[in-house]
Amino acid sequence: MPELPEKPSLDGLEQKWSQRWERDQTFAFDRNKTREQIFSIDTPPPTVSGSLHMGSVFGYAQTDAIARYQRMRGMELFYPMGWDDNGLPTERRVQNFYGVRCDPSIPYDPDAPLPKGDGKGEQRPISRQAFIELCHKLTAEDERAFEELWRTLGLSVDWQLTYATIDDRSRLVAQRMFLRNLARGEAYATDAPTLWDVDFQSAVAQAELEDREQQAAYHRISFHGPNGPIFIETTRPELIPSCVALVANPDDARYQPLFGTTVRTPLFDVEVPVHPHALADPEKGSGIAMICTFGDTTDVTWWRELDLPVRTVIQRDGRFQVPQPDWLATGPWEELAGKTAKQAQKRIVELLAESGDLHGEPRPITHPVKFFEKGDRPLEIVTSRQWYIRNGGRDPELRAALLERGAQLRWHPPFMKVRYDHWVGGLNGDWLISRQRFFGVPIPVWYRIDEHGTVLHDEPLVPDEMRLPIDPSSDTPEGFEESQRGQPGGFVGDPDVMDTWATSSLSPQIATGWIDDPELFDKTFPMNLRPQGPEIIRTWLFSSIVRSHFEHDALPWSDTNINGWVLDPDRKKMSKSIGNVVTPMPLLEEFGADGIRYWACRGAPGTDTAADKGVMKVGRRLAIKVLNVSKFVLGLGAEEGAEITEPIDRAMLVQLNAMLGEATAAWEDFDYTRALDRIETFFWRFCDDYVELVKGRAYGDGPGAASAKATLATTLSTLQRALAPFLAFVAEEVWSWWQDGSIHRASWPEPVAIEGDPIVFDVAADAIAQIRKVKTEAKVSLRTPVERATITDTPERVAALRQAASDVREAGAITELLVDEGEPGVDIVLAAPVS
RNA sequence: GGGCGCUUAGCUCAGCUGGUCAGAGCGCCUCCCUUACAAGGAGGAUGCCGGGGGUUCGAGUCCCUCAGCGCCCACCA
Repeated sequence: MPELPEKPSLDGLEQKWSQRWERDQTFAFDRNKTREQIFSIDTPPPTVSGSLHMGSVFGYAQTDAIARYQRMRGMELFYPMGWDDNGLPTERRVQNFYGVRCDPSIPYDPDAPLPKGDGKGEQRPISRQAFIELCHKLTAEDERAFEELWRTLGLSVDWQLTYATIDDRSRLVAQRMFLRNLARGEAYATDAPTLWDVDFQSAVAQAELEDREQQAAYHRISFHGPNGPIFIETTRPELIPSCVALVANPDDARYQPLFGTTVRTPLFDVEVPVHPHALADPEKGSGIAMICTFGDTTDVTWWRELDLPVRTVIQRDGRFQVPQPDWLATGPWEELAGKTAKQAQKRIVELLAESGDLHGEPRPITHPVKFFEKGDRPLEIVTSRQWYIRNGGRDPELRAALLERGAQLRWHPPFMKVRYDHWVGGLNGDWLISRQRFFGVPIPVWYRIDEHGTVLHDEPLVPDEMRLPIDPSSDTPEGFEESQRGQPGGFVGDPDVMDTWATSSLSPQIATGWIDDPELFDKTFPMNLRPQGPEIIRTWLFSSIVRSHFEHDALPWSDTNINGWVLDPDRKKMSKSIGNVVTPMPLLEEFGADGIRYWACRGAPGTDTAADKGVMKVGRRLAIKVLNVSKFVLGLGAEEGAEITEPIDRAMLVQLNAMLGEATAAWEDFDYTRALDRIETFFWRFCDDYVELVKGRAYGDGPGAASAKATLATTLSTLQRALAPFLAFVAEEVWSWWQDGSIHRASWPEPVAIEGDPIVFDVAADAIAQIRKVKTEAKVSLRTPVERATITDTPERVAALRQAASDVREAGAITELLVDEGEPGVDIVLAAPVS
């Protein structure tokens, strides 16, 4: 007889078992297993910037359920955890947390005291090195807090297998892969107009853009043609100094006479040509537009295709340059110099009104404007030298190959693939990976400086692969001395870092030891599963496929599971700005990890799910029921081994087999939601009906007792294991009462070898339900004896019920049970109430 | 402007290939201290399955269309 607790409880199970799992290394990866035995998961490295929210908990709990199922069905799990501590979110958090900002011109002083963490007031400038040290310090603290939360939630990752996207291995992999891409021509640098955030002062990539609806106004402005004014409508009159041409549709009869002629800009009187171009929309504004360098991405297209000059006036800080541009011989430049775009617009509109070139009142509109997704001001476009990786945006063959990769991937749910197809199909340029920031993986190249002091960007100096990772701002290229840095005839390091996606797109290679552990890599790559959120299909998922396609000519994983969005209880999207974000820790404390895991696993892949406490409560109750029924069944002396003789016991096991078949099939399709539904429903039927029906027989020492005990034991064992991927803690607890070893290393239940008529259980359950109903309606205790119960039903059901008559009689406290064929019905005569 | 998803009892959701598919849980109402569980248990009420058209002998289930919500995308004149 196993030792059972007097009063089982969920309290403390998280701590108890997470410590035990750590002590026993229950989830340690065994690298001696063969490739076929290993299931590898490309865990999303959460952004280490602040706190985890319910959306993270949601996705990670689902993945963990999948991991635990795979482990039980015999797979060895390669289940690492990464931290994405690289990049802008960390920089921003450090700035706010410590009240500092990075100023690379300040020399590093290793003895300088660390700033206090109040983050109030003016941001104090510190050196780049000191800034990076603070990034490491802060992320280390966050990572500890994150790990604590994940352990409480019960993620069965192998905590030996952690990585961070800024650590040595990640930098090594990112730089090595970059150099491979460079050598094969997949990475290149070029001077080009680039979307630019004036606050962060960094280029941003297409994948980091978002459109925001903004208030603006059409200003009707006259250009001066030889035969009178030409009216254009623009939302950005301040860019008139940048105007390089006008453009109209080639079919637009109104403007055809102007093509090939020139007009003069208002205020500055600069001569600009008028060109036809198909992209000009006759319906928009006045049908003729000014091309500026650069007001928007259409300007870039026109500029490139019409071969126009560059006349930039907005600097990288978003302000108009101070020196008067040489193409502006006349005009009120001093009125605009040094102003922000917004200030300049205000002034130039006044000037246009004074000169008579503004016609009518500005007409307010709202229109979409491109922003950096983490930025606060509209993006400008500046020309700068940047690094790119080819992604099919400018190459139809590569694009087709990457679309084919997407088709090879198994998507859960399948409809998410459409997002990938649309994104890849709609790319309009290569992937910009360089960032003018500090806390990231440096671009690992240098440039020669010729004897005149000119930097030779076209011939980057690359390090030997064996030297990686390097930092070109402190490491020296082969054949040079550090003293030659920045000198004529010397060298200079590339100042940029890679975008964080350029590193995290390599999470499969980082996690599996692509460079430093080839044996592990062979066994774990390509990986089995990439779980992630839908919003980063265009970034993380796509860029991972790009990198793997180039280097390995393969997908990085066979399957991807895209989780849904977590909505607040009112079905609104949770967001920090609305202030309706629910934090996980209080909920974990209120409902237990199993309650939260249950809630998460009720959310189907790709389906938005409300953070509903009601569902978490149901999960908690389920966990409590597992405790109680396990205690009771084991207390009855449940024991496997005896022959299953009773028809109702056989019926129970036949139904158990059927449920198990459905649940297992669902699991094999990553459909954890359906698996949970089937298992949970069956579990309650087992508790409410089967246990009630047979407990009397099991208590006794009659001939059927052993059969009941064996059936109870088999079913309990099966259900405990079937629930273990979801209710990881309580399943482990009840398993420990009567079994050796962790339930999470036990085998996924197999169907029992048994035959029988499943109806026997159904009719018996129906019969006691009827009897319970009569008693409840008579408002008497369920213990009230039944003097006589007459049950009539179809011949088939009557025959089945007769096989379970003794259990029904005992469970219903029935003195005389009559079963006959006839119209389905019951007639119950209750015993006189005991007064 | 385009795409994808969702819309089923007050709430959260199942309903997979059209024919016991009108369901579950929560909440609500009634009852029961039954020696596994009162942080229980038993029973009950509740829905023109978003609107409108089709297809079919038959439609939450397929087609068209409209509406609302969410997400993703879109060249900002």
